[in-house]
Order: sequence, then structure tokens, then C-alpha cells
Amino acid sequence: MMEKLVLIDGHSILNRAFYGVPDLTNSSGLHTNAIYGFLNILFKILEEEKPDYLTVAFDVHAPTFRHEIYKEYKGTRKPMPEELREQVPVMKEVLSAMGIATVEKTGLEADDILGTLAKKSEKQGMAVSLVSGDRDLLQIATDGIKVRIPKTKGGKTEIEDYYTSDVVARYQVTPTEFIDLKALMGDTADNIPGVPKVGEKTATELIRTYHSVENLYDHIDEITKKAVKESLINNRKLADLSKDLATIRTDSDVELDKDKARIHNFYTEDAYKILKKLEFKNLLSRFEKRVSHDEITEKFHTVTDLAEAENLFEKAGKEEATGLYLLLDEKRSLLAVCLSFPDGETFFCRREGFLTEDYLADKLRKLSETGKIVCANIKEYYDFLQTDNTDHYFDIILAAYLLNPLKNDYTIQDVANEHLGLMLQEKTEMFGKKSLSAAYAEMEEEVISYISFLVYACVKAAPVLKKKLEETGMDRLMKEIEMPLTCVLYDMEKEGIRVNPEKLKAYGDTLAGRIKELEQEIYRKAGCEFNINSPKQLGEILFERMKLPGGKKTKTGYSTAADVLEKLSGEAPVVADILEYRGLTKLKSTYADGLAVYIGEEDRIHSTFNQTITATGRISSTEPNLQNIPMRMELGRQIRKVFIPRDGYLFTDADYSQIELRVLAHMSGDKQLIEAYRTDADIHRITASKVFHTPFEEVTDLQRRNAKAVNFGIVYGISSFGLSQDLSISRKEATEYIEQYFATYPGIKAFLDGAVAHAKENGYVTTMYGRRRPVPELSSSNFMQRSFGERVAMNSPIQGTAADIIKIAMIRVHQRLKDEKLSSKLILQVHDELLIETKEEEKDKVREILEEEMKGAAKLAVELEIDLHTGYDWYEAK
DNA sequence: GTGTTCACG
DNA sequence: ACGTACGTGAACACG
Repeated sequence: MMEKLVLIDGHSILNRAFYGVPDLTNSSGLHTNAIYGFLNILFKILEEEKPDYLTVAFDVHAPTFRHEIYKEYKGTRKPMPEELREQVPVMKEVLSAMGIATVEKTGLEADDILGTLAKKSEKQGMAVSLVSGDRDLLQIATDGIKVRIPKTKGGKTEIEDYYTSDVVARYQVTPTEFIDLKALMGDTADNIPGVPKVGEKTATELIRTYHSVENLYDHIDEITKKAVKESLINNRKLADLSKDLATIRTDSDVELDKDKARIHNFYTEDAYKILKKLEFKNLLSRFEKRVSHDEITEKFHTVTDLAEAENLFEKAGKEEATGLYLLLDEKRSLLAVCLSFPDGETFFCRREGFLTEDYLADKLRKLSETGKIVCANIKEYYDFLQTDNTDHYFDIILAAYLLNPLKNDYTIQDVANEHLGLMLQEKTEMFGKKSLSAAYAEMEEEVISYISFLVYACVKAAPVLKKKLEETGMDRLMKEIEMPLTCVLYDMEKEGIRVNPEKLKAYGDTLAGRIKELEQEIYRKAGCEFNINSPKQLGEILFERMKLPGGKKTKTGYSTAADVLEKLSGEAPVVADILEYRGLTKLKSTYADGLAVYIGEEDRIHSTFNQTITATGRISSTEPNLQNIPMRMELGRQIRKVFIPRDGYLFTDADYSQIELRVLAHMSGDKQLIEAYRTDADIHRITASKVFHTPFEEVTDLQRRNAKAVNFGIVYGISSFGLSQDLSISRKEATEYIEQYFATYPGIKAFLDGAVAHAKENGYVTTMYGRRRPVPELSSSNFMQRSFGERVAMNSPIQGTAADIIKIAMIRVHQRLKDEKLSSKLILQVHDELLIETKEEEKDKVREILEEEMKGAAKLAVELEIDLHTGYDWYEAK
């Protein structure tokens, strides 16, 4: 295995960190932000690279700047601010305390030290990573030397990596040519003068052609641009000097001290003390909780023997908790089972010899009936586990989601980092894009170690997460809703929904016919052919060629969104065709063609229901998304006729009637709204009657429509602007509607204000069942962001509580169908709607169950009502 | 990979 | 003056 060296450009990274990290001081007034940023970058690099050697290079006289000796070019760079200067010696102390090697040498620039060490080490056969904030170092990049440039972007550090090819890709010149490029174009930051009149563009062009300054001058006659040629000829000296300045020495008198540079445990007592003094709480906890990987690895075992496996599973059955990871291949058959216990002992059981798949599956099934299982994404494992009872299961990913539902994805690595302070290797770092099962075949050892760490982390994280769930009041939410729901979703996914492929095809063909007609019609009316699906081209045609009114609206050009086009449809007949074309191509590509590829055995489509995506607690559906099948427009709605029950069955579809508004009535306790729900079902008409002071019977359709829009707006976190957009009225009118609404339902105003106040105070809002949603936007200094935060604070408790309730209903309905041994199955959830594939004979029973369990899912101040329909396709049942 | 558009609740 | 309704996912164009 190739040895790996990481070299760090000390001053440059410190500098980067200083400007990238917000100002920090400890209680004695010392600035610490650069050190903090430096350490974060350092740890990130170490975790990613897992190098064998590490060295940090500094310039001797901080702050010396590259080539400062050439006084004539000095003066363009600002002096180092005192706030940064004072951090330099402390930084060196920290590194020294951690036992990290540093190099500095009188008369040598850090660049030259780094360049030299990098090249020499590469020659010795090492893989080198050179970390710097300075792009000058790019000239050092080769296929064996990776130059890494960290960027602090919005609080997160991302690192750009450059091998030779990356430099070429970015700058169109090789790393060596990069020196010549700099020599010509100069660099004010580095006091490299360059050649006057030659900027980045010209320099790149010249170097791409001539590859070096010297060769350029050999062919100086060939230069066509007069001004450039003249300047080059007149400034030959400057060019040569610049090249010399730009060149990083790679033959300096400095050697890598392998002994000092060797990676060891950095988490020392001394370092701990300094970090404590600097008050880096975040990093300290890392030191405290950090157990060296070596120490953990000692507890890893591989099991191949039948007797060992027997013992292992017997032990697992009795343990307080058993971490579980299943290695599955593409066909979802078992390749290995990995178990870990609270004491850290971890066992990797490969499928081999007597340990056949059937044997392992049998052991697993038995374990799942009695053992206490901790794992990640448990729904993925239910092919092998009992699903009757989740009381003794714990999914750390679900727990992490509940504790912070705002993340884009949830990995064991992140959970281990955040909740255990344990850093684990990312999969891609170890195995690239290969699937784990594929990597397993090639590099078994590594995969076993990788998986063992994951399972180890699962079982260690579980108690920490459980405690946090209790502290945040979400333990019951976890135990009684999210965990049981995993089984329901698993069954729904497995069951799938049947479609009629012929009908789907016919639907698509009908669309295709009309699309072709429209296409020709649009080309004719527009006077040319273009890609109607390209907003860019469409915008140009409409607003430039046809000169239709309507300016820019988006960052990239003209907006061609439906609401913009609708306003234009009076101007040009082609616009109506475009809108129809849009609608039809959407239906065809997303639904007719899009769904077809998912049709599997028995003509069924198996969507995936995700439980950790939404910020509010809703479920989401992917591959395909069955929660956005057209409904509002008749033509689109027709596609629901394609969804059919299996033979001998029919669909029963039940949806909550205005669940969010009812939740609002309950949570706000508003007397008027509660009373309204007690007297009549048509809540929008009642609202209109009250808000517009009109007798109930005399409420016009328009008034009702407006009241309905206000009701929706309230649920979304009302704003006068939003409402005015929706109703196409002035902002003033919208404001009046809202004021009238709040006058009518004062409890709602108080509730919404209370939600925002709570969020401002605590940083989060909660649902009736304790689900939390953080609202970080509320502390933003940006008005837009803050307003968004306010709307979120108003909407999330409502949307989230509704989501909680339907989850409860799903669990109860699912359980009842099972308890009563019915063949009917819950197959879909669409936020406020459940679809049951119902056996003919069970029709009445299913209706009864849906009514009881959906209405009974929560006891609110107002009744939960449902609308229930049956039919022989989804269109009919809705 | 990002932005735009549009389907749903 | 700012430029938004809340929550999603998929297709497509484009850099």
C-alpha cells in the first residue's frame, strides 16, 4: 500500500480560516477564529485522507509574504491584521501540543518548503496531498501530488482538489505552464508584476500556444496583436523576473522528517488543555469522546464457524441491545450479517460454508423476535425481520431525523460524528462509487472493517439518541409513531399498486397525437422551429422575436411560468397553444412514459415511501412519486383510470376533510372556528359569511372562493402578498381580508403569533405530538429569510400535526386489517388520503375500519371527518 | 449539478 | 426597497 503524506501551508490556511470564520474570542479576549477554522480544516483533511504522515510548513518571520525581498513590488498587500497576528504563535503551540510536525527554515518560503517536500516525497513513491489556500501551489500538482484548496462557503468548508488534469481542466494549462501563465499575467496579491497589457485571457492564449515564456520569446515574431507584441518585447526583463518570482523552488535544502511527521494520536492531554483555554467546546467534546480507531478495531471479529455463529446469535438474543447491519447484494440476498454489542464487541458473519443464507436468515428472524435490534434504515431489512412489533427495534436514522429534520440526508457516519464525536470513513472515500457488495468481492478486509465501524456506531449511538429524544419530548413520537410506521410503509411498498399497461400506453399515445399537432401549430404561429421545452429559447421567441410584453423575472432570463403566460394569452394566440403543449408534455413525460418504466411483476408499481425527507413530518414518495398523480385538471385526472385493483378487489379511498384547518381549530382553541365546525361542514361558506358580514345563505360564490383562499393562506403562514397573488387582488384588499379574518377568529391570530414568538424564543416549533421543526431562518438579518421563518413557524405545527395524525391512522388501519385477518391492504398514502385495495367481500368492513381509525386517530376539539369513495379504478374511487 | 417548471396535498 | 405564500419529486435544459 502506498504511503500517504499530507502537507499543509500553515500561514495560508490560517489566513483562509481567519477570513472565512466569523470572529471568535475567548473570555480573555484572544481572537481564536483562525485557529478554530484551521483545526476544522485539519480534522476534515485527516478524516478524509487518513494519511501516514503530516507536516505543516510556516514562513519563518510571520508575516513574511512571498518575495517580499523584492521591495520595488511591495506595498500592494495589506499588513496582517493584529487579530490574526496574535493567533499565529498560539496555532503553533496547538500543533506542537498535538505532536504535529512543523517546518520552517530561515530564508525559505513556506511555498518552497512545501514544493520541495512534495516533489521529494513523490519521488520516494508517496502519495502527496498539499493543502493550501493559495492557488500558486497549483504548479506543484502532478498525478501523484494532489493540491487541495479549501473554500469556506456559508459556514461549510469544501475542498477543491487538483491533480494535473484538474489544473488543465480549470486553467487550460498544465501545472508547469501555470508558472509561465503567472509570469505573463502577474499577480498583484503576490507582488508579481507580469507583463503590462497581458491579462488572464491573453496569457492563457499565449501559453496554450507556446507553453513557456522562453519559447514565446523565441517565436515573438508570430504574435499578431501589435500592442501585446510591443509590450512583450519591451518587458522581457519583467517577464523573466516574474517567472522567477512565480516559480516555487522544489530543490530547497529541506527534508521530510518521517519520524516526526508520522501520524499518531493527536488527542493529547496538552492539546486538550490548550483547546480548553481557547474555549473550543465543540472540538473539546471530540477529544473527550474520542476513542482511537485502533482501540475499537481490537474488538472486531470475523465469524466463519458454525459453533461461533451459534454462540453469537445466542448471545445477541440476551443482550441489552444488538447493533445490526446486513450486507445485501443487488438481488437483495444476504452476503453477511454484522452484529455489535453495547460493550463494543463486534462480529462480522460472512455467508460461507455452513453459514448459508438460509441459516443466517433463520437466525436473524429468530433474533428479531426476541432480541433488541438497533440499526439504520430498518425498513430496508424487513425482508429478514419480523414486523409484528417494533417495540424492541430502534432505528438511529429515524431518531436523528426527529432530532433534526432539516438535513438533506442521514448517514450513520453523520450520526456517529454528531452524537458520539466519533469520526468514521465515508463510503466514497474508501470504495468510490462502487456498491458495497461489489467492493466486498474485491477488498473484503476493508469492507468488513468499514461495516464493523458502522454497526459499532449504531449500537453506541442508540442510548445517546434515546436520551436526546427523551430530553426533547420526542421519545413517544419515536416509539409510538415513527417506529411502528416503518412496518406499514414496508408493507405498502411491497404490495405496490396495479396499473393497466395497455391503458397507460393508449393514454400516452393520445397525448402524443395532440402534442404533435400543437407543435406544428406553435412553429407556424411563431414563424420558426425551436425547442418549446426550453424556457430560454421560449423566452427569446416570445419576448424578443414576438416582442410580447413582460420583462425579466428569473436570474437566468425571462420567466415563462404558466401564470406569466396566462396574462399574455390575450396578446398572442400562440401562448394558449404553448400552455396546452406544456400541460400535455408534462403529462406524457412524467406520467404516461414516466410511470411505465416502473411497472413490475403482476403489472404492479412499487413506490418507495421516505420517512426522513420532509421538514414537517410528512412522508414523501419516490421512484415513482405516487403522491402527485394529476387530480385538479380533468385530462390529467384521467390517468387515475390506469390505476386499478387486483381481480376480485376494488379501491376504497378515504381522505380527511380539511384536516389542517381542523387541526388549527383545535390547536388554537379558537371558539368561533370550533363552533363553526360544530354547526356545519361548509367551513369556507361560514368563514365567508362571518368575514364579509353576509348572511350564510347569501354568500356569493366569489365570497366563498375568497374565504377559502384565506383559509388556505392561514395554514401556509399568511402574508398579504401571497394572498393578493393567489386571488389576483391588490395587497391592500388582501390585508383587509386578513384583518377581517383575524377579527372573526381572534384565537387564530393569538395562536399564530404565539407560534412565531415561541420559535423566536426557542428556535423551533412543535406539533401536538411533540415533533420539532427548527426555524433557524428566524434569526436571519435578511428580511426575506426572516419572513420565511415566520411563515414556517405558523405552518409547521399545523402541517406537522396533520402528518402525525394520518401516520397514527395508518398504523391503526394497518393493524386492524391484520388483526381481523383481512386480505385488503393499505397501499397508498397521499398526505390526507389513504387508499385501500379492498377485497369485494370486505368492502363494508374496510369502510368501517377506515371510518373508525381515521376519525379516531386523534381526539380534537372538532370532529375529524373523512370522505370515502369506492371504485374499480383510482379515478372512480376519488 | 443547478434552475425552471409543474404535478400533488 | 426588499420579493414570498407551506410541504414535496420528476423532467428537462443548460453550463
